Amino acid sequence: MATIDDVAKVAGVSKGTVSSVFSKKRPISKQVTERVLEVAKDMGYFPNHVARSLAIKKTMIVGLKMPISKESTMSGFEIQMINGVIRECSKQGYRVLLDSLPEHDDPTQFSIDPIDGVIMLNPRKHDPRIDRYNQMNIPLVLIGRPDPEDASVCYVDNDNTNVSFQVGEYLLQNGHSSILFLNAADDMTVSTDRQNGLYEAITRHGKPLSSVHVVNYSRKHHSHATDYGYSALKAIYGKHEFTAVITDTDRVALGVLRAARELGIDIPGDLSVIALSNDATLAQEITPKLTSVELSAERLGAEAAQILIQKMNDLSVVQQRIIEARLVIRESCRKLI
Amino acid sequence: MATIDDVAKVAGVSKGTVSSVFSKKRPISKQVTERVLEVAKDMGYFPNHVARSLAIKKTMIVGLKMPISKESTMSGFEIQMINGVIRECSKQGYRVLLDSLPEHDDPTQFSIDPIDGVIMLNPRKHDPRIDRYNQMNIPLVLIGRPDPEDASVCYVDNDNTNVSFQVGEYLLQNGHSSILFLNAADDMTVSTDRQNGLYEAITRHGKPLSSVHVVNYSRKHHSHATDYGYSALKAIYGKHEFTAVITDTDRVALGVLRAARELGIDIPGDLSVIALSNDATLAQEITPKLTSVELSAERLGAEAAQILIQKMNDLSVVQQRIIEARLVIRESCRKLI
DNA sequence: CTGAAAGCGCTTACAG
DNA sequence: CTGAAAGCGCTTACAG
Repeated sequence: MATIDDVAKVAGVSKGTVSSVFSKKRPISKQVTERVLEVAKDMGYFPNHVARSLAIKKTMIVGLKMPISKESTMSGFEIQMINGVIRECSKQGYRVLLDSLPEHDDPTQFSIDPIDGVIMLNPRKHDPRIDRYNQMNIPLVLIGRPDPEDASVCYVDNDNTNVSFQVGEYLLQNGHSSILFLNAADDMTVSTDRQNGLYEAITRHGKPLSSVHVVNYSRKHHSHATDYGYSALKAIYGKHEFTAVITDTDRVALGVLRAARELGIDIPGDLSVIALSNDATLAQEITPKLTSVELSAERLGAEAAQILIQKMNDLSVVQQRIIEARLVIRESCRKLI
Repeated sequence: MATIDDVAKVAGVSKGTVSSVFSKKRPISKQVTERVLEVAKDMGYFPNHVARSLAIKKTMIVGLKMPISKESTMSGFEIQMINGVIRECSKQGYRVLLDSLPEHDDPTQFSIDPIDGVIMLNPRKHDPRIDRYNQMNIPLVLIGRPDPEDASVCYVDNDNTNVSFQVGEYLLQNGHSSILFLNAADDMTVSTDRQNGLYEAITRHGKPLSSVHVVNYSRKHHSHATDYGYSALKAIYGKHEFTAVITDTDRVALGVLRAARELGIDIPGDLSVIALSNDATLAQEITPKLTSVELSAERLGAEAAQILIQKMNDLSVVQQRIIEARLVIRESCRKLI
């Protein structure tokens, strides 16, 4: 590959001039510009991004720290979020680096990514990576709330407690007083939030907490989301009594529906289903159409990117945004009263 | 951020030594190693990836050139492919840079990405980017066949012609002799391949090409895949006669199913549906379960990454792999004879 | 086992 | 409007 030096030499100018032609950071006469551009084209010269990054100390790349999942593939929620991140970053001229490399303990192996900032999905409780990014002085925005709460870290999140509170309210008002909750994995802050929200709704209605039977997703026991819904319902139905099931995602609901079909359970006749989900398209295409919560995953991603880009330009920026989620009533839930 | 120089100074060694402690490329005595590591930790030093990349002329990053789609979000096929790419790259220590920046005409704006190689999804006909990467000396692997054929470019692909040939055969053997084909957009090589395959099956059975009515997806007319299936069936049903419909993807089939429900068409009683698809999970959860083609999108992605990594280590590598696809018979198709 | 120094390919004050 | 030179933070022969 031709370098800026080669071009400068052939065009008979200094490399500062070649640099300026490409960066347009200082004016270069029309003649020189044209000559340089022509030579560059002839030689197949393209500015080297890495060298440029080193010189200006910016890469124009945003890192996206994915949850560490070796086997499982991305969920619909994650995908939409990523779409949002990509869209916003592209719009502002940033590239996106997917960081899905496993965590290393060896400090020797821990090299800093070539990024100007990072968006981290689904932080865990007391996530050590938050401190590490701070220490490295890399602007960080979380998608999902930090736990414990920390007023200095940027994040966007749904109000998950409120989401499940609303769902609980809705079910209780419709006469469902025993509920199966197929929640997410228990090491995620979102799981706790949701469980609390649901409990709150139940308590308000003067029902015992035992009205809800909570199950958590486990990577060990379930190969994927749909399988989770399918095998959980099959395992539990008959053992516990419930008239409604709340699922982690629409995919889980899909599994529940299949198990119900096989068990001869009519939905929503015998059992109501609500998905804490996101994929509006899918929910609408399923029969019966799925009553579900619209989480606006794509907006979460886009707004996280927005905040991050702001913060990269002004380190003092701190923003914490709650994206509204809303319950969309469709056909998979019925009134008992 | 502390630099290698700072650490060297404080630890009282040369920066070459610090470098060696981290890269392990030459042996450093235990005492020195420990001292350097301790100082580094105290100072919060992490090797700068960009500077390192410039020095060794490698970034350990693989670029993933996405199709240029401003509005639409990634399809299930793309997502699985990306999953495959990420998985394989992670395994081999590579990061993945999503390149979804719009193409620029301005040569001045065209900077080379900080990548060691690139995987490009869905090349278009006579795709100019192929030459450009060659010119830049960046190893390239396509997912999808180059058109025109070029023995020097690496790619992985399904045998799309054969896939639709098989689907055509299957339908014809089951007595379907008029078919609606909701194909992909017409500027993609895959569309042409599929159409040819289907035509071949029809010709072999001595039927006229008019037995199949081909529609192409259009970004203008359809907001997304499901909508495409939905509105296409609604628009065409009754105007043309057909007993079976082949859809581009499972999402399109979902739209067809919804339209059918609204039109009072029983599937597969009145109309058979086959999806040229990928998402096995989804296909199995839909009622009726979808007869579909398993394209192994994830494998496509993983093998593309594998080939690319080989090629990055040995530029002379040229591989063209066809990933087998197979028709999975489920419930959405019936025999007419 | 360790150090001094050149080099990777850019950018950017500084000077004219 | 343009050039010369230092600097970005690493790696790597070369020498000892």
